[in-house]
Amino acid sequence: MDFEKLAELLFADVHETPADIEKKYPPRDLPQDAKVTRFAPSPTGFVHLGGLYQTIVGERLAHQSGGVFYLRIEDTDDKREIKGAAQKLITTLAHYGVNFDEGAVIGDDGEIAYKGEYGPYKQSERGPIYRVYAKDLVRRGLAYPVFTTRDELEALNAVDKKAEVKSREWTEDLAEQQKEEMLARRNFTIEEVEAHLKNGDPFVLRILASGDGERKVKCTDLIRGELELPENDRDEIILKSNGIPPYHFAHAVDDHLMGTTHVIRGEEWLASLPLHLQLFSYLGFKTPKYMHTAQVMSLDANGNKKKLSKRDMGASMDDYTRLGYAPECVREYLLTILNSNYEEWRAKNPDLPYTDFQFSIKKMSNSGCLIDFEKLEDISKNVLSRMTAGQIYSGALEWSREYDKDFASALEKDKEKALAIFSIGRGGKKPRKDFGRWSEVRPFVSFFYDEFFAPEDRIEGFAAEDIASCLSAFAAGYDENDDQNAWFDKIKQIAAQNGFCPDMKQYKADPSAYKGSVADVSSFVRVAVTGRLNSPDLFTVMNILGKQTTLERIDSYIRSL
RNA sequence: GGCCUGUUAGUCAAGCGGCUAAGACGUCGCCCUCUCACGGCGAAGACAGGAGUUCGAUUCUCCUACGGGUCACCA
Repeated sequence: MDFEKLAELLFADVHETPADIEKKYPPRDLPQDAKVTRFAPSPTGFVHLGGLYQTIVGERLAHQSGGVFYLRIEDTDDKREIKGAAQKLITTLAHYGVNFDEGAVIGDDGEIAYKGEYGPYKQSERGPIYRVYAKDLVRRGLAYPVFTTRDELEALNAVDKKAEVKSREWTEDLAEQQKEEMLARRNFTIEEVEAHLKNGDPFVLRILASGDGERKVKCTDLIRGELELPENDRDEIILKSNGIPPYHFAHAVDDHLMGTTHVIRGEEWLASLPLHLQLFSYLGFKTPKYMHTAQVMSLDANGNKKKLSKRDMGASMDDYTRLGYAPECVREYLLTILNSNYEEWRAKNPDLPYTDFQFSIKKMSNSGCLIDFEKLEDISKNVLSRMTAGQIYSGALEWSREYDKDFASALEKDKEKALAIFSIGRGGKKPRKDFGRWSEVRPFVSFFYDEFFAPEDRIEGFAAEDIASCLSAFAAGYDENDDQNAWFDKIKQIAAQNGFCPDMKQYKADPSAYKGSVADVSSFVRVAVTGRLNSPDLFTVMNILGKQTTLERIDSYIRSL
């Protein structure tokens, strides 16, 4: 076969050579150990938790090594592209603190723009580049065309391939048949090609696999170590009939030209690693280092772990936003599952920015983990407890504007009050941890606001007249200028005067001698003022509520007895 | 089904030939305490199973079981 002629026939419009392209993409001028990583999603607008997870790895490795982290849009599947998706993706990631140095960015006009010297960063715009390399492969006898007719192509596009693959029955016969078909495809003549071309028939380009599926190639994965995978023996498609490559070929060409040093991707790609290695070898490219990350899983109906799929709760970052998780919290959680020593580091360095942590590939796990919302909640509480009242205020406000407008306007109406509320038990060595999500803020503070005040608890087990008597005495003696000790001394006095023990130790020694304790008297006041049996420090609560509201509520409670 | 890959408590996870097998979340108990939250102390709870290598296996090898992944003109 005259490959030179074949290449000319197939790619008559391509005049450049790989060498011409290489000149336009010189090696990056970076320090020795600088890593160049990328995030390369298909633009569906959907940011998956797993995507964020990988993105954090790429961002950390690049930035802590003085390298480059860029965004490449993999829009080679025209069926999947959704308008505005790239914008959504970039803003969502930025929300979590993941920012790109290069590649797709949002321009001043809100449209997608591109930054950097190694573009285009959108695969659909790289057609001419791919074709140069494709032609070269044909010329060297390493790739060949397979023609179809327009009708066949249409029929092919009409079937739901994903469903078909999923429901396929894998038998030895099938394998044999696939092999035969592959061999048959390799048999064609120049004359046939010319006829097809004349006829305007579409074709795909396939790589000529040189591997033997029975033999193994050694591969290195930075997370998984040394791997032995079967050699690639499949003539995979490297150019679809629309002239655009599927992932595999685009990956090889792009990551080579863009100087990616570390390819970070999900473990679902592990199986195609031999193909990629073969592609790099055919193309004469130096292979990047590979890191196949473990998947984040969820539990299916049978109690088995399953790759967290799109429809699962917690798969989309929108879920976390809606649920009220602050981005810092989700990121903190992800970091703890990404690097097994992160949590320990955080315990020792509660106040350092996460970027001070030395992210290590060695500390990454290679088995998939279940998303654990209880752990997330705990981490979130810790993160929020370290924030200032002002940060809590703006976080809660921002979330509420979107999901709880009434609460948002209450927060806006009296910022000082809100700050006072959020300051309770904050800032010390042992800060309160009352909420882990913005959505939990309102239930916790609602009693501070008359418009949301809805008593939840009642006092049980005490005589109404005792309660009334204690409350009346408290109301009569309440002085907003008292300090905390004076305030509590008064409660003790009231307790004593009404047959309740003012001292807890004394009370515990002989409970039957009293109607109750100072704790009970406190609870009368607490329930009257907050509508709850549990609340943060009552003294402070009253200060924030003000004398008038405090006394009104006590009065109203007495009348309801 | 072939191939790849994984398996330490309910979850995450240290461990890398010799340990009473860390730690975190969750659960339970106690303490602190005017309630709650915080904090402190403690408890229960794990090396999937079987062979082999070895003086000695959670750790190395093999087999089995069970997960997960992949086998598209999707990424």
